[in-house]
Amino acid sequence: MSRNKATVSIRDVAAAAGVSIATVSRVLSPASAEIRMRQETRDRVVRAIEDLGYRPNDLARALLQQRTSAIGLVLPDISNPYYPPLVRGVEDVASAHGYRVVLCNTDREPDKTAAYLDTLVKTRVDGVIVAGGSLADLPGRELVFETYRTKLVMVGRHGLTQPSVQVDNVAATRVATEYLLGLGHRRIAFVGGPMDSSTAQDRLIGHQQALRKAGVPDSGQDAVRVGDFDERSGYEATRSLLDGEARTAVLCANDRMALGAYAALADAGLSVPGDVSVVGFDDVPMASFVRPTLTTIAVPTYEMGQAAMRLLLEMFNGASGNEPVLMPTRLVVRGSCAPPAAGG
Amino acid sequence: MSRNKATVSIRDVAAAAGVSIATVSRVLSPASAEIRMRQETRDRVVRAIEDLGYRPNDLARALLQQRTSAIGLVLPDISNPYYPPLVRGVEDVASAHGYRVVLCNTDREPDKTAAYLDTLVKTRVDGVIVAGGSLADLPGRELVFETYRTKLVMVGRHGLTQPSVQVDNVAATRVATEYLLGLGHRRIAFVGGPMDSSTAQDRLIGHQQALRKAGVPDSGQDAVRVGDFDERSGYEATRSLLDGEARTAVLCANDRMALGAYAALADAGLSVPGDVSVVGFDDVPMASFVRPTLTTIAVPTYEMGQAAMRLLLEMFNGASGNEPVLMPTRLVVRGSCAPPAAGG
DNA sequence: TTGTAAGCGTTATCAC
DNA sequence: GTGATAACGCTTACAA
Repeated sequence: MSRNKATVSIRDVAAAAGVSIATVSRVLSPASAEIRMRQETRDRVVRAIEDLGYRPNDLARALLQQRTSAIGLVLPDISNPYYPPLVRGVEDVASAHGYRVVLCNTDREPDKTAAYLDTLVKTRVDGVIVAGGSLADLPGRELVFETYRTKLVMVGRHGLTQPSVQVDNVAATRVATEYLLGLGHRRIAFVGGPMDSSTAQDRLIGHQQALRKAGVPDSGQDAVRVGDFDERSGYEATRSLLDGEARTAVLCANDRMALGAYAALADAGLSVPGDVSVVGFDDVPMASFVRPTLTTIAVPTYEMGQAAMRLLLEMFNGASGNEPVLMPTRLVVRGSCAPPAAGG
Repeated sequence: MSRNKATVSIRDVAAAAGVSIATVSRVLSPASAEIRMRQETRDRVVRAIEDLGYRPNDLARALLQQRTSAIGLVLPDISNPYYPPLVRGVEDVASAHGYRVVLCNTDREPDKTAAYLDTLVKTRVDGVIVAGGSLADLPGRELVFETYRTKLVMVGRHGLTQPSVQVDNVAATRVATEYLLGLGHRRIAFVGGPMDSSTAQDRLIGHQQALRKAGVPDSGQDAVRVGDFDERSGYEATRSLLDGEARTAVLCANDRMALGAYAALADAGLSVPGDVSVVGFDDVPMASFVRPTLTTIAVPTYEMGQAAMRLLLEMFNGASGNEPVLMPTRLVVRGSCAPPAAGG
């Protein structure tokens, strides 16, 4: 180990092995095996590397090669149970291909979002995946991304010119609503998400389309509540619905709110699905562990994360990414729905 | 913009503003305000920066300054609901201090762990926070960390020589068990975690200490089941308990398993807390939204994340980190416990 | 007040 | 088969 230097670098290895730094670099090169060099030299170098505990500096390598093998993953809040599987999907594919992921929680705040995006381009990540978030949280970043050749993939939105991985939310709630209609429900409430979320918008649209198509009068705003995707808001939305006209079913824009609805109904002395049927959205792990088990729309979150990262990898290889990747949803029928009680 | 260069660099800005790169660097310097320079020069530079959409390359800066402002966060699996708040705690403090966090999910696999740790030192992160994980997943990394001055903080373990943030798991389950004993329970089952987890070990120890202290015969291995911290294992452990001697209460080593226990008890036609009392551990958000609400031991996960990152920051400033940070737990009494039924 | 140049730790292009 | 050396994009003495 050298005396006055902070850490051990390729120079120290070269000195220890009695070779030049170029030779050390060759041993470390990915194409190392194909490079012809004397076996004894190679051994000396390997030996020195191990003795010194040398680890090549990826910063220097990145600076030279103009690629960092890092990507940014920007999302509203990892504490929302919807995101962890998505994050795993991204990370599993990323690490399998030698990329590391920098996590950025924005809380949907424009300031935080802007700050994170700035950090990401300054650290020259090769790409960024943006999941969730409202429609307008990328204030004029396109130019900078362009300048620094930072590839961008969006997850869970649509109508954008960006490469993206999407879910057909409209079709999903249409199917769920048709299922409830098929059971005989006519007075169906909807607990939606914040209206600045395109996901929330689409889920409401699908619901309303199904009602319209079936000729069931949309009972207007009284049947719709806006939550913010967490348990508490689902609880409160459901309580407030209980004060209005009687409903025999409630369709929630995500599972967390559906679980809140469970609690509100239990507290009101109503049984699920005896008095009220409940449908969720996402199929989080808890959905199969609550009682009654929750009928819900499964979103392949993990696979979406994988798809997003794969799309990014393709773009690194020159693909345009212009073709949006569309992921399927699936109605998972469990125990929280039944035909409406007679006279309901 | 230059012709043959990939992106815009400090040189392009200097050229556009008609100054040297040193001058541009000064404008960008953190101490920029204190640096005396002609206002007109400064304006020209700022102007050029904006025109070109220039973002300084943090790789180059890091290489020179020998610090990356990045840290690694290593944990078993972000999909485990225990971790997201911890991650937020880490990230919120990190980003407030200009650090970014690289997420590493190890699944407790030694290979993945080793690979991630290697990547982290190669990218020269300033520090690493390791949460969860079994006792032996840092095979001889100390040396390399030492070599590259990578600071290390452990979360949720003890008995280590490393700087750490800890919870007194032993005391926590002792308190919980004493609570059940106080309600009159004598036949208490324990659903624990994997025995290679020190956390799981400690939680069992606290439970047994309380039983011993109260002179309640430890009913032996028949009263103890080993799960792996997820809902399914809690479900199965509880089912298997139901086949043995009757129990009036079950203490679970985390909330997810407690929720699994809820499902198993419901499926067996047993009511909570009428027939069986249940206690969890962690106080995840769902704990207050299941019915009955779950009595549990609250772990300040978010605060632990904050504390871990703060400890790391102190170590960057020269602190030894030798004093372990101990975080308090708290029994949160909700609706899942009652005195044992007469004759239970 | 501003410019020149060395150097951070690599890889890649030439020589030898 | 191996060694100099010029980049990569920046910061920071030291000169001017």
